[in-house]
Amino acid sequence: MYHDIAKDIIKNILSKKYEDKLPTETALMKSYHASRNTIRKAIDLVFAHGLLRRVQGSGYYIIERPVKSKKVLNMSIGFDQTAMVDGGPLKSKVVVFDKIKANQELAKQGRVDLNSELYRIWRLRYLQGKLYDLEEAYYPTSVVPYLPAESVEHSIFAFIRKEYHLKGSTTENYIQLTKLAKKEANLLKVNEGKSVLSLAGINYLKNGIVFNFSRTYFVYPDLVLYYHTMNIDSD
Amino acid sequence: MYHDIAKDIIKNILSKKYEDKLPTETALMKSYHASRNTIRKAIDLVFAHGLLRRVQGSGYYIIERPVKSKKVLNMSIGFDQTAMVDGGPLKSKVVVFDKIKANQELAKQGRVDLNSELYRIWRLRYLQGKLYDLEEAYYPTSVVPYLPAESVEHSIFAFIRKEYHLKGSTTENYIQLTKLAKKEANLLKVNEGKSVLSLAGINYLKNGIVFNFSRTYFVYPDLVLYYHTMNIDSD
DNA sequence: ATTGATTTGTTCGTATGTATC
DNA sequence: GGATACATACGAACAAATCAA
Repeated sequence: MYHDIAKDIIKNILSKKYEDKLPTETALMKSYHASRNTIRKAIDLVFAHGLLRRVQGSGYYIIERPVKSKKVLNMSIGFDQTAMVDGGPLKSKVVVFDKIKANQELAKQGRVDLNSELYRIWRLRYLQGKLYDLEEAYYPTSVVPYLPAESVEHSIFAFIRKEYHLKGSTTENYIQLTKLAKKEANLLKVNEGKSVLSLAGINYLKNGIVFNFSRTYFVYPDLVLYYHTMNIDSD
Repeated sequence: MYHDIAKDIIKNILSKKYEDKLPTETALMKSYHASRNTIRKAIDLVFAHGLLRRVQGSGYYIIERPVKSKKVLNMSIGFDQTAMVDGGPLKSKVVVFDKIKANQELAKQGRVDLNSELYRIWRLRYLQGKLYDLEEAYYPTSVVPYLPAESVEHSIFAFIRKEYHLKGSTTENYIQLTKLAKKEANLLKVNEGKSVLSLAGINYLKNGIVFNFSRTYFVYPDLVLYYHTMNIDSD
């Protein structure tokens, strides 16, 4: 229930339903018919998604993303929603879609068994017609036995959630500077060896099983990745 | 109080006091003499720092950072602790330490007023003798009126916390690929125009005031930035 | 400058649900 | 099926910071 409240609040923030702060906790309690603890758990989630600054005695302030000229990708927001970039949804073009066996490298990358079967989906993605990234995604068939070609064109996560009732829980993310190999460079139509930002992600179900892992190469100019941390104060 | 518990648990994790999982909630309740809610709040914090995977009915599993060959920097952990890199503490060499007035660019970068006074501290940092990064940090003197030269050599955050009792709360972080300007390239002894990972951070106090902002250029080879997100499941 | 009301932060207790073992 | 362990939700009380009269 607090998940739904959080989701609704996030929706309201993104569609600018609130001026600059959230309503007070008491107001939220009334509008969602929930206890204070539940409201606060929901707000914790929204906060963890990097959308709020909280000030005791004052309120919850919405963090307005600055940086006009540049595209900002909020990494604190859930992995399944990274497709929601500022300038609108990403359009994708599937370049590889098949089943393979995990080799040593993939097994290590995705924490899966060697030779286990994987769906492989590589997609070029575009933002407002401009090439944005190349996403190399893998899904163990032990968890996702069937993936229709249609779903691959759109949101694979949405399909999986709907069809298999698999709820994602956490994602480990690794960002690094990568020199593009020939294959990736060709697909992205840039020079081999060019340095780009890449993001490797591993998605775990609530029970700790990997249901997806991927590597994404970003080529969109001046892209900025945003995230949000909280510090532990003591003494 | 749950902050302290969280801090202690994190310390235990990093010093490998727990095999692969945390003790159960009941066990933690006993050892810290706290209620279940308090323990869970502490665990929420540890979790947010990217150190745990939680499995209902089973337990809290410690995420073992893989990747042996590469240096992994955990960005989910608080900003003041990013200096705690795997291979030991960073040693820093101060290259600039003075007071300046915020120009347009800095004011925008740090969300501070134009012409407001700032401490400026630039440091080259080394990991095991090898150049790691260049950190360009700024502290508004309105918040931090005095910064002794000694503190700048070590942990500035520790000094500030001790001296001014300022507790940090949240940090906004922005990662991007940057082409080095001449000044930075010279300090880092690399070619001008070279692309490196850079991290811009803005640190807010609990009351929403910026007490520090910085930009860090990483040059350590094959550095990997790690972070951790949780997804909102609904329906 | 003080007071009082508002608003968020922390902690406890309790009950019930759900996944794992 | 039973025990264990984590997840969700409500209620209540007090602390601490902010804000307005």
